[in-house]
Amino acid sequence: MNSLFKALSHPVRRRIIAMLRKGPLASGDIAAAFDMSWPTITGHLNALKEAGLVSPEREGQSIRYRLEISAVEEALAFLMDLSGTGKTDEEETPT
Amino acid sequence: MNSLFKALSHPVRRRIIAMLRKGPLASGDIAAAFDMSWPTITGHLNALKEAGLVSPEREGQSIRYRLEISAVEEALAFLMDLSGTGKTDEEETPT
DNA sequence: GTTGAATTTAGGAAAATTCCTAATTAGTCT
DNA sequence: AGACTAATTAGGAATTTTCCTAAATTCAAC
Repeated sequence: MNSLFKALSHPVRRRIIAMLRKGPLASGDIAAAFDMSWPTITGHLNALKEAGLVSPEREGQSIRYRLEISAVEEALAFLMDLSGTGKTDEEETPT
Repeated sequence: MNSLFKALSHPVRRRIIAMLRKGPLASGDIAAAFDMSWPTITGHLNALKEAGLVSPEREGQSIRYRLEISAVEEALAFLMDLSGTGKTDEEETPT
């Protein structure tokens, strides 16, 4: 859970996640979208993988990364608990 | 938005936020709940304030910090957009 | 098996974060 | 005003993060 929010704390990693909404992308395609070296992007992908936010799978000779919605939902659950949006047991006191 | 997720990335800061769910607390009371120096906690509170997650207000001779739900909801909105929970325009293609 | 393309690992420099102690400020209360 | 309390700022050491270049790995395809 710590690695999850840590992963979400970097703008490049959030942007990578946003890119993957539409479907899996190859490591190289992701790297090409940034003004950084490919190894740097690999590092970010590793952080995302460690957090459970993405998972790699081979596609031909490239490796595609897929967004793992369940991890996003885990973060969502934490925040909903904080905001009351997910209700813990409050709000059902009549008057 | 960057400072928001950055603020959420530290376990102590998330725990502070969780403490504030029930209502505002004095800086000193928050500090007392941790095994760290008070100045360190002040630093974390500053990070949270910078992110808009908390706001200070004077109460007698102490200063109470209040959780700002709207900032939590901002993070929530970002994640919902990622997960589809908040839907962008998808899911309305019949069959 | 060798070649070649895609990707990751290694090693290390620069910058940012975290946390401490000591000193200071801000405000309350007599 | 003066003393006392609550909280913050300053300054700095240890650790972690970020990002680079160069080298190694992994497969697919011939």
